[in-house]
Amino acid sequence: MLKIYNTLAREKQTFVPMVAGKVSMYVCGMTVYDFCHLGHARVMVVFDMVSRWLRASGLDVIYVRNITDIDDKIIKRARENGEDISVLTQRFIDAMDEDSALLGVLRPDIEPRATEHVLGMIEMISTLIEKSHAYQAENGDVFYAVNSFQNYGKLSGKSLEDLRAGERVEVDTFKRDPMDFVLWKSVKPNEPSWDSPWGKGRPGWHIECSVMGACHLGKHFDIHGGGQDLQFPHHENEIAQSEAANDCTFVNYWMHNGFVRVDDEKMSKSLGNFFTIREVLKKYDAEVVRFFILRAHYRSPLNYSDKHLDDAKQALSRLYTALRGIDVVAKVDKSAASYEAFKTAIDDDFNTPEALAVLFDLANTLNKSGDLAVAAQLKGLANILGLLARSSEDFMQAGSSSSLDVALIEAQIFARSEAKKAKDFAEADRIRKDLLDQGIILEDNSQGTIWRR
RNA sequence: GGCGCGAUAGCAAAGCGGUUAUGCCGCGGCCUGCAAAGCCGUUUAGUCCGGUUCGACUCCGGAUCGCGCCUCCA
Repeated sequence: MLKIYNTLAREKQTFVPMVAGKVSMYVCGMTVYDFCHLGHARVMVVFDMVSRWLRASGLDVIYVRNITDIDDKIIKRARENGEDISVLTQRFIDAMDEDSALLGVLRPDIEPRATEHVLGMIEMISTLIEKSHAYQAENGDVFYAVNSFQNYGKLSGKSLEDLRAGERVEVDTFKRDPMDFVLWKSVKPNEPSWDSPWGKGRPGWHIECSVMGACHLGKHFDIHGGGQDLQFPHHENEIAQSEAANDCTFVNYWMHNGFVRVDDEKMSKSLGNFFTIREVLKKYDAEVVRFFILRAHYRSPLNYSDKHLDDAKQALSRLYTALRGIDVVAKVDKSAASYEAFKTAIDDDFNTPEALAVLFDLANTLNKSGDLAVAAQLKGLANILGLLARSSEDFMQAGSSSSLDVALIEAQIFARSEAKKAKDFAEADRIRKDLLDQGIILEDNSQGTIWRR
């Protein structure tokens, strides 16, 4: 029985899909004006894991993750680059696809782009105006009237009074209420625009997710996810728009993943303390990064540092080492105690740290017994999390293009084995030390010598 | 200022009202030409103060500290 922590209820709840056996899930994806950083990696990996587990549990999942390809920052960046907006966004969509593929993130079923749904947004805004939930202001912008929606604040736990009293709410003279947010921005010089009943312009940010969610999953669906920072105002506003326009509940379960931090501070574009995925992948294997992400519970903060990545690499190596030299096909035995433990862990609000502990127990059993069924189970369960999909040799010998050539390593190993045969252990040790200094670890076993990085 | 979250051993990170989490690191042993890997053993816990209880790291209250949201952000 899967339980999910529902932000809306502020507690873990038993997950009951609207339609038995089917799950509709929407996750807020990227605004594509730059490379993805580790915070984005976390969202992608976490919800990839969620969708994999739902599927492994026998559910029929439709997973939608949007792409925001029109927005202030995109316009600004394109202008700075002297680049066409569509060229810029496509470039970063391609980069995102590369990054996520390396991280073992499966493609969502649908990846709608905001620019493909402008008509739908115009329709929804019209409906909101008809129902007096929105109005066009004197400057031409269309705003959502926050006080027209009774439940405004139910997701984030904020009240309008508190929000208005907040020191940081900007005063916009065109708004009826300082908390009103923009649905449609009237066109400005040199900006892309679409025709609308309110003149040329472009959509505000929040409306796209309300429209794309409804278009692909229906007006009411099961799960909506995203980073914690989207809880307010983005998701709060999505609820306000959708429920006011459609007169029905928008989403049953809201999931929010925690931040990636650097030195105990949120990693973010505005703080400038972010590491891009591709930057990190120059130094660390992508699977190590995935493992690092899944090693913490998805709602907890996750501190990034080289030390933690090194630690993750060591830990993942232990699993791969257990499987070294064992040629088995991953196969999950659902009658095994390990499966029960694994399932119990993940069913408890996706407790991947505990699920990983099950894998380490299996590795220990495997090391002791060499039991092929245990090896198959280890691979099988890990595969559900998108881990241990490669051969151990692939993992352990994977290196960057700049690292030592394989042929050279093997030549050295041969030279060392000759030295060993001649009982010249000083020379053998010298070669081993020499390789170690270049990051190559040699291990002798009954079959000969194996190496890893 | 308003709202919310967290505080676990050297580091990272879970569960649990009483029984070994797990991984990395350290230490001892086995194994090895020596190592490495592995196996066995082992040292380090639960911010502080109260309360509930036969018993609390685990529940309740308070304090302290840290973090997040309230503005674009995954």
